[in-house]
Amino acid sequence: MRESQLFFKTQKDFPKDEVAINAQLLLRANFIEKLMAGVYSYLPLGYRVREKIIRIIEEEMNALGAAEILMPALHPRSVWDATKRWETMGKIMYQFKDHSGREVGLGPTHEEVMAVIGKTVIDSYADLPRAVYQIQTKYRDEPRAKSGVLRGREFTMKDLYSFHTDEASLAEFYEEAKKAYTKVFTRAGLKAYATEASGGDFTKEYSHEFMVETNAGEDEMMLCRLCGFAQNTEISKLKSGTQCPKCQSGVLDKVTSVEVGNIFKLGTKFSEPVGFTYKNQEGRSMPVVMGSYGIGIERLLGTIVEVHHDDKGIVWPEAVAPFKAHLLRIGEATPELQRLSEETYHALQKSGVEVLFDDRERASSGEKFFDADLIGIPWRIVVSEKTLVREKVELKRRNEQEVKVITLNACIKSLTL
RNA sequence: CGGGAUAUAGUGUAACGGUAGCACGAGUCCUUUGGGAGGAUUUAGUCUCGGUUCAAGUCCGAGUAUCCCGACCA
Repeated sequence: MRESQLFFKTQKDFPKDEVAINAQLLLRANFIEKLMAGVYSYLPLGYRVREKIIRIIEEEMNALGAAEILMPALHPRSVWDATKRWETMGKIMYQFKDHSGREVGLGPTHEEVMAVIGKTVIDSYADLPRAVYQIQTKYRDEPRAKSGVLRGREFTMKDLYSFHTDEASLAEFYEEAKKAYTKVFTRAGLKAYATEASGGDFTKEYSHEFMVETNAGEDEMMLCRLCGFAQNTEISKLKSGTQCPKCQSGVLDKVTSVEVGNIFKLGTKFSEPVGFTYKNQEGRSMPVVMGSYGIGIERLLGTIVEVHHDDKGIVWPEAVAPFKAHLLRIGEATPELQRLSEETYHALQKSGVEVLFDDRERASSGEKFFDADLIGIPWRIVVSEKTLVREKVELKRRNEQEVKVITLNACIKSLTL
């Protein structure tokens, strides 16, 4: 991709109002654009990161045996009346009437719709267990959108639902889902702790929140730095003291964190009210036992920025970076330098390296370096008069100081290892 | 939804109640080209409504928006 043709523009100044680092950096580097509080557009760079995250999630969900579907964002009131949540979710749900007076709402979550769909697919114990997920836009009339992209009014959620004959089957899947979640976050460059939490609205049983330690967070968890055991602060209050209940030798520290995902055992809470049942082997109708598992895509993206940045800009983990390499043509674009930069660009592309080529004629070298640091692509390749005379290129990692002057072939080799 | 703060050009900032200025950006021309280049020139602004006043960006009231702290969520 040529930077001269990409639809974005970095900003020299920090946005005045924003305090959250993810908002400052993502807005300044123009990954995103704010339309209103908690509602953002994703420009090419942000879009690419978002897509990378989604691909990782899809891979791990598919590996779990879940199939991807897509449910609507617009729901009729009737679906929500079955569980009485039209009323109880009223505060946070965008609800309105269409032109013919029908009451409709934008989905803040999809348990009800899911159960309705489930009814058409699942009839018998032979149809179970099953798992489906979607990556879809949620709408929540948050009383307070905040922290940039961390809490939005419109955001994308991966929501996975599992269906079982009994609690044992659910528990088994739940553990697999927990592992898959850990994989997702690890691949996205985050250390997420599966903390025990109360089930909240959904279930009396415990649930797990996936917490990432960062000051930008709005949650707290109790963390043992020795063994990595983590616990929700509420649960921690009820149970143990400050000693780690797992390794017995560590101490639980209270740390600020962001909840990037959570998993719930729903049981029959949503299946019973809508009559979502299956026939067991004796031919009796039984409510389907459900689990639900969520990840906030943009929150995850924002959290990555909160964790991976320095004073110059973002430092993307390679797996979610908008591009793998950032090629900068530095100095006057003489025919010779043009030749070397184009050659480098094409060679990288041919080798399958995702590369952003800063071929801008009018940007100064300083501007290109600053932008490259701000955008945070993992590998920086520089071609200039200096490298031209030796027929080489410079290779530098965003998170390291060392600059290597090497041949184009050697450069490609280190990028395609 | 309670509490606090802020609102001036695309962005960031000035202006005693009395001529809305500066920097960046953007446009044109020239010179530049290894860490946000220099000169010339052009461009664009007081959140909305009401009030006080000879006069309001500035004072008062209401509204709206944004950010922050709480309560709630991925």
